Amino acid sequence: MGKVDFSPIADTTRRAEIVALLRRAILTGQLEPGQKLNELRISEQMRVSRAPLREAMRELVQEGILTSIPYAGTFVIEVTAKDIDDAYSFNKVMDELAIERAWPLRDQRFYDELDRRHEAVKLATRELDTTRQIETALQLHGLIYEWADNSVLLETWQRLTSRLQMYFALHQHARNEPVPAEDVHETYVRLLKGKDMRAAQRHAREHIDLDFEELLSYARGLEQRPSRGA
Amino acid sequence: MGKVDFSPIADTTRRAEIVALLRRAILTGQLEPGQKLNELRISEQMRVSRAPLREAMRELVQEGILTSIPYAGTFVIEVTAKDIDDAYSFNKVMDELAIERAWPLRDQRFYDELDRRHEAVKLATRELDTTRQIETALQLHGLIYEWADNSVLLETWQRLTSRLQMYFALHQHARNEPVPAEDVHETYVRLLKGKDMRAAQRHAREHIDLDFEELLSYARGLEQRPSRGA
DNA sequence: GACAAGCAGATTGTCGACAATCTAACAAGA
DNA sequence: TCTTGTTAGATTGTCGACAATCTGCTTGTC
Repeated sequence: MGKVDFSPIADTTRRAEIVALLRRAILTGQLEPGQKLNELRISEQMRVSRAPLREAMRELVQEGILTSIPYAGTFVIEVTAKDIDDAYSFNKVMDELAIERAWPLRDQRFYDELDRRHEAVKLATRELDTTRQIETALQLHGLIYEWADNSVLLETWQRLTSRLQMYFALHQHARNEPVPAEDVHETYVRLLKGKDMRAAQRHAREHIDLDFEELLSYARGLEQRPSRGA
Repeated sequence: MGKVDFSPIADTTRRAEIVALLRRAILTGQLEPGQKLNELRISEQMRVSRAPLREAMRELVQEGILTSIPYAGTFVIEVTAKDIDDAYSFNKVMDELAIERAWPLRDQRFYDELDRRHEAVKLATRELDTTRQIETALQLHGLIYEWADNSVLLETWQRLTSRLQMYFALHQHARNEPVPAEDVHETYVRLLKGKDMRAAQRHAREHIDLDFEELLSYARGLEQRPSRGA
């Protein structure tokens, strides 16, 4: 028999597709923080009944990017400076852990995948596709979590990723200028291939801090302004 | 005007109550790992239509204690030794982080709350209410997370708690013997009130390891046996 | 007896309609 | 003018029925 390993076939429920659509809309900033999601309107736009839409919304509420108030509505989460601070502060510690766990498990497949994802970021950067750039950068970053061989750690990272992506998208959207062309991940990738684990951890921490300061100042600005309604 | 601060009134949707009911059933082991949840049967038992039940199930799927396969059904998650290992290994690192963050924020209210929750555990222990004992012990443990002033850290803990509670319940259910009468949390509470942070962290780590070994051996046993169907 | 096709029953996914609740505007009274 | 009661409209929550899919059994063929 052939040694083909088939990937699982796609979810064929409307619910799953709705989740993907909504998540994308939120993470790319098409749906703004605080905005209310009108069930009837969205279900009509998607040509879907409210049942699967509502189920999809429940999932995203649990995922942490929507929030629901009974009989009032479901809203995109607000973003405060403290939320961003909390997420990044937490992320830094998780990163150290992930690097520590993944470190002894690095192999050729790891290095190959590292390069592959690095290339994906560079491609998105060249094409000036900011959304894709954020997405690929997070995927590059997530490799250490996938390699750390801890399901809970990985799951926690994936949850956090949603919000990080949203924060970055907001940021990009706000400053609205072309993305830095230079390759900021060069050092990160090189250190992950090297022999000094502490150095890799240190860089991950400092590298994150870099973008972080910019994001924070943006978020602080946000808090002055009133939130947008429906 | 009076200075009463009213707490938010309870969720009055069926969905919220169903979530609570199902979660309780799972975390106490009434619903066993791998077991299928028949929507029609459950909705009839609860005198509720399938719509809110299904929405509740989506929430619990995202919470990580149910798993769903399209057109096949929704099941209580299986518990493997690695799952437990991952959860505890992750929990240990999180504990150190939480203690570190909460440490400088300890105040009288913290100590009072610590005592209050400690008392709750002791009460449940005296009354031989194993379910409540697990619940209160986790709440005692969770105080450092609530005090760490990081929303992401707290949220991650709360998610993890569900599964920890499930693991413990399974364990208790399996060995089926009266709970240890002595107070295993005495030292933990004392150290959290003291001045040596490192000692508190060390104890948290070692204390967890204690129960952990027992749980693991139980989980390894589970894996031999076939999973129960519906 | 082994195997594939097809059928029946059960279960999940989706739909459209109704009930419960909220919001905002307006009117009435102190 | 401020507060309170009322009402209409819109929106969310829930329901019962139908469609799509899966599973296991039966049947027929070799």
